[in-house]
Amino acid sequence: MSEDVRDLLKKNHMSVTDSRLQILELFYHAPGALAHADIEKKASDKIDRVTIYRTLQTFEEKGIIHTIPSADNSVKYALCKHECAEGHHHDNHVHFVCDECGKTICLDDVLVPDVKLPKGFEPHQSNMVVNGLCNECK
Amino acid sequence: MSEDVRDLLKKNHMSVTDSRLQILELFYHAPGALAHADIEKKASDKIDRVTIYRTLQTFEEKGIIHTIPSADNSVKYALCKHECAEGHHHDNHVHFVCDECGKTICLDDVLVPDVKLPKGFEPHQSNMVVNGLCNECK
DNA sequence: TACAGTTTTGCAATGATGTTGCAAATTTTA
DNA sequence: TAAAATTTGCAACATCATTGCAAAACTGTA
Repeated sequence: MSEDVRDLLKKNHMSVTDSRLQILELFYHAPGALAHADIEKKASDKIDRVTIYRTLQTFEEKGIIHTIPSADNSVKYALCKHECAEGHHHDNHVHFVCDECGKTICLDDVLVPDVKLPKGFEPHQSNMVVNGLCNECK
Repeated sequence: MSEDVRDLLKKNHMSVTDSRLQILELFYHAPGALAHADIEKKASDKIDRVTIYRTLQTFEEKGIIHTIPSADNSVKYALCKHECAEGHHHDNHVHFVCDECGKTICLDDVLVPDVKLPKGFEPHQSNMVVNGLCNECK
C-alpha cells in the first residue's frame, strides 16, 4: 500500500517526502473527506500546520484531491477517484454530508445533473452537496 | 423602500435598529450575494465587526437570508426571495458564481434537480453551485 | 554512494477571521 | 415616560491562514 502511495506521487512528478506520504495515507484510510483540522489532529504532531496547508494545495493542483464546498467555512478535501488532469478536475460527482455523524462522502457513481441556465449564463463546472442521513446512520 | 425593510424586520419579530436596517438595505441593493467582509467594507465604519456577525446570524435564523456554500472558505449570504419559515429554508435554487467578475448570483428560477442516491442514503437538503461566465461578463 | 542543485519543511512573525463576556446604549412594552 | 428587554460596541482572546527565509530532505548524476 505504501508503495502505491509512493507511485502516485512519482507519477505526478512530486518529490516523495514523509509528510506527503503520511497525508496521502490518511486520505486512503479515511472514512470520508478530510478538513485541514482533521489532518492536523490525525497526522501525529510531526507535521507542521504550514506544511499541511502547502501539501493540500499542491495535491489539489496536481489533481490528486479535490475540494468539497460547504456552507460553514470548513472546506474539505477528498481523493480524486478517477484520475484528474493537472489543473482540470473531473470530480463531477455528488457529495453527501451526513447530518448525524458529520461525515462527508463522495458518491462517485452519482453524477451532478445538468441544469438549464437563464440566457447568457455559460456554465463551466457544477458542484452539488446533499445533506441528510448516510447509510450507516439511518 | 426603507419602510419595506422596516416592515420585514417587524414581521419577523426583530427589534428595528440602525445596523439591521443598514445591512438589510445593503442586501437589497447588492448585485449579488455578500460575504461578511463585503458588508464590513460597504457598511460605513459605524457598524462593529461583531455586530455584523451577530446580525447575519440572526437574519439567517429568522429566514431572511440564506448561506451559499463555497469551495474557498468564504461563505456568502443572500436574501431569501420566497419567504422562508423560521429555521427551515426553502432556498432550493441554484447558485451561480462568475469566474470573471466573482459575483455570486441566486438563480431563483432554476431549481436544484433531484438525484437518485445509493441505497440507504436519505436526502434532506440539496445545494448546487455552478461556476462559469455570467450574463454580464460573457 | 557522495555531491551539487532543487524542492520541501519548520519556525517565526504577521494578518485575517471568529467568538465571548460585559457594561452602555438603544429599542420595546406597558 | 419609565422599566424591562434587546442590541451594540469594546476589549480580550482564540482560531485559522499566509509569507519569508534558513535549515533539512530529496533528486538526479556521476
